[in-house]
Amino acid sequence: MRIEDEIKQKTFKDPYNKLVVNLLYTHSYIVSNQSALFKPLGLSPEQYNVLRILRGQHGKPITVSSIQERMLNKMSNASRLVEKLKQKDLVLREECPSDRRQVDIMITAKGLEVLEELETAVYAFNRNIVKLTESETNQLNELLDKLRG
Amino acid sequence: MRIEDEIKQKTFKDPYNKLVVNLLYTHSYIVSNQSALFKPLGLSPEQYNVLRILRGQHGKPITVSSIQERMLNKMSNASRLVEKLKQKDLVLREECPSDRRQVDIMITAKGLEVLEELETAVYAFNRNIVKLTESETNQLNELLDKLRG
DNA sequence: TTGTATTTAATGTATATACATGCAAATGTA
DNA sequence: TACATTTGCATGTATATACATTAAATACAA
Repeated sequence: MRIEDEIKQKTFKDPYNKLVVNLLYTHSYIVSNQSALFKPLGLSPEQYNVLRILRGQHGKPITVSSIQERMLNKMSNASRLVEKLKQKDLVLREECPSDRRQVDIMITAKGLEVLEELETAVYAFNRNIVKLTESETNQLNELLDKLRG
Repeated sequence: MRIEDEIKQKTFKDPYNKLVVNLLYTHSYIVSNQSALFKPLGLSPEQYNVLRILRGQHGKPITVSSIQERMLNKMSNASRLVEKLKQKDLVLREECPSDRRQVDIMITAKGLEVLEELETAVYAFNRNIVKLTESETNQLNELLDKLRG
């Protein structure tokens, strides 16, 4: 459905302005559907994302600031997200020996389990929420990459 | 820059999963840059959006629930947003005569002023944040519309 | 070395959001 | 009419987020 009809706005200043609105709206479409997915396991989407970052380390610890850099939402607070995950025993946190300012974070076995439990559902959700062919999806990925410059 | 490099993730399950991540990431790219724009005037992006919805009514009042329907972020609370705008004298709120459950909302002259003040900056921001040609931008708009089905 | 600046993470605080609940008005039904 | 249901909005509450500040460790320059 055209964004103009979705939000009942007849015209936009130009395609660029329309695009920003379209992106914000499409984001909302995705995240509002996502909530049903994450809620049962008591994780937020961004907590799930941090677990994925940690698993991608394959056992190698990573600092809080490196997690922050890789997070999808740059504004959210890696330190507090890690604290939430630690409370659920999904991550370990220990002082970095080479630099005592830093804190090494690692995913636990339980964290890996929760991640796997969620992952199949997330994959299926992502597949279904996007009503595009594979070729269109590839095209969209390329345009988004280019958009950010 | 490729999303893989931005978040240092080598591969994705499939293009659809990559796309959802790419959308979340691109959203964050936009909104984190947006904050500098809105902060000086003490409005949030969603408050700005509500003012635009109200102006689009051309004097015709609109109810809180109709505002909610048109908002970009379906999860946020129109009632509280309107209250914030009212505190700044940017909107009027009065009981709907035909149905006393409903509340008619209208933008004030001051609201229109603030909107115009912001708008030029928002247009320029949107134009600059999107590093695409006009033709690519149109293409991206179409793909996003199709994505949502 | 000493003092200053920078980096890293945690925390304080105000606001925003998600979600549930409450309440009043309207609607539907017997 | 009486009474249950639905609708529209406001609000309570817990959590999340944005942004600033703090505290500790390190780097760096005089």
